[in-house]
Amino acid sequence: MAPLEEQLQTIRRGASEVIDAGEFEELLKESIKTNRPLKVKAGFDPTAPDLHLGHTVLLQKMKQFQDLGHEAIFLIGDFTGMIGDPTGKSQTRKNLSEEEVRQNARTYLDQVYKILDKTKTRVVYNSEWMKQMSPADMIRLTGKYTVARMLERDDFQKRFSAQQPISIHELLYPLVQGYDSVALEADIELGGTDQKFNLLVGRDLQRAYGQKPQQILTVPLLEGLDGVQKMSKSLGNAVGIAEPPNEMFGKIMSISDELMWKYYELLSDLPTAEIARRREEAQTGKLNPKDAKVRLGKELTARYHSEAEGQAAAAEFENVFKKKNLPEDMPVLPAWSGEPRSICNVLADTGLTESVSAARRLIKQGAVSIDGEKISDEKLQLEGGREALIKVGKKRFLKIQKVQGLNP
RNA sequence: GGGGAGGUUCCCGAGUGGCCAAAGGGAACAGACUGUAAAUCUGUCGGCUCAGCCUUCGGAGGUUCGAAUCCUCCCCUCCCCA
Repeated sequence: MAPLEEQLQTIRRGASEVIDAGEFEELLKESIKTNRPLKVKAGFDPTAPDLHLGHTVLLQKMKQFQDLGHEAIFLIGDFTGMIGDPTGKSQTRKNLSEEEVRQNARTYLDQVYKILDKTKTRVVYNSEWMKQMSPADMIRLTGKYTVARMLERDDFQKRFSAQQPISIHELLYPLVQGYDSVALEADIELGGTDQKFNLLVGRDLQRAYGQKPQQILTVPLLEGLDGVQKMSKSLGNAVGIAEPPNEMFGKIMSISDELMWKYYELLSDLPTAEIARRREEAQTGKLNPKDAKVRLGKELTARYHSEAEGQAAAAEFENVFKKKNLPEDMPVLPAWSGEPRSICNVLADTGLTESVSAARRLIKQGAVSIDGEKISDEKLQLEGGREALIKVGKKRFLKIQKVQGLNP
C-alpha cells in the first residue's frame, strides 16, 4: 500500500472538500498500518445509463483509490432509484422493473469500466438490503432523523419556502442513501458537492447504528458545455463518454476558454503544475488557447476511444471547420427517380430539420446550401435522379446519391 | 373537514370574451464576427399544400357569432385554519 503522503496528495487533487480532514488522515494511517484497504463507496442512479464527463470526475477519483490499494464499491441505487433524488424538477419516477434495472446497470458498467478496473470493483445494489427491510425496520430508520434536520437540506428548504410540493417519500432518499453506508460499513463515501447533505446523513446514521462515521470526500460538479449549469443529459449540455470521437471532440472545442481550464483541472491527467504553466502561457499570448483546447479534446477523445481516433477526430475537425471541407461521414439519402420533391420536405423527412416549417425558416435565413450554393427559394424542387450535397447551418450535412442497383 | 390561491407554448412567466399561435425572459437554432470558440449584434423559435389554413393555454362537457379568458364536473399543486 502506498505511503501516506502519496495517498493524501493523490486523493486531495481536484477534491472539493474532505470531512473530516483530521479523521481522514487518521483513517489512512490506520489502514496503512494494519494493511486493511478502506471501503470507498459511491452511489449511482440506475435511471440514467448514459455516462458523461461529469460522472467521470467522480469515477476517476474512485479509480485513484483503487490504484492506491483500496476497495472501490460501486453502488447502484436501484432501490433509491424508485424515489429519484429530490431535485424538485423530476417528477416521481416510475418504478423500473427488475429487468430494466439490470439492463441499465449493464450499459452503465460497460461504460464505467472504461475508467474503473473491472477486476477490482465491487458492484452492489442497494435493493439487496433495502428489500429485506420490514416496515418496522423502516420506521426504526426514520426514527433516527428529524424533520427539521431534513428540511435543512437546500433543495427542501427552497422548495418549502417557494411553496412547491415535497412528497414524503422524497424525505426518505437521504435516509436510504445514508443507510447504505450503514449496510456496507463504508469508510469513505465519495460524491459531488451537491451530495454533501446526503453524505452527512450517512455519517449520522452510522453513528446511530453504532458504527464509526464514514469520511466524506466531495468533488466539484463539472459545468456543462454552456459553462453555467452542471453537466446533465437532460439539460442537453453533456458530453457522453460513449459518443463517437468526432462528436466528443467537437463538443469540447465549443466550450469557452475559461471553462477549458476547469475541464483541464477536473478531467485531464496532466500534472497540476503543468496545467498552471499552460494557463499562464495562454494568458501571456505564448500559447494559443485553441491549441490548448485541441490538446484537451485529443486527450479526452483518446481516453474513451483510442489514441488514433483522437488524432483522427482532431484532423477531421480541422478539415471540416477550418478548411471548410466536407466531413468524412455524412448521412446519405439514395437518389430517387420520378417525381421531384420539394427541398423542405426532403430536409424534414431526413431529419435534417425538425419540420417542414423549420426548413422553410432556415432557408429564409440563408442557412441552407446545395452543392455549395446558398439557396433562397423555399419552394425549390429537387428533381428525381439528381445527386446533391446539402448543408444546413454549419454542422448538418446530407448527401443525395445514386445507389447502385436501386435506381435506373 | 373548512377557507383561499393556482395549473399557459421546451422552461420561467404575462395574458380575464374578439386586436392571441398568445407579452417578456431563458434555452435552442440561424446569420454576422471568429478559433465550429466565448462575448456581442441581428433574426427565428406550434404545424401545414404558408399572403391562407389547421391544432394548442390541466381534462371532459357547456354558454356565445366568437373562449386561454365565462359556466359545470373532474384531475393536480400550494397556502391558512382544524
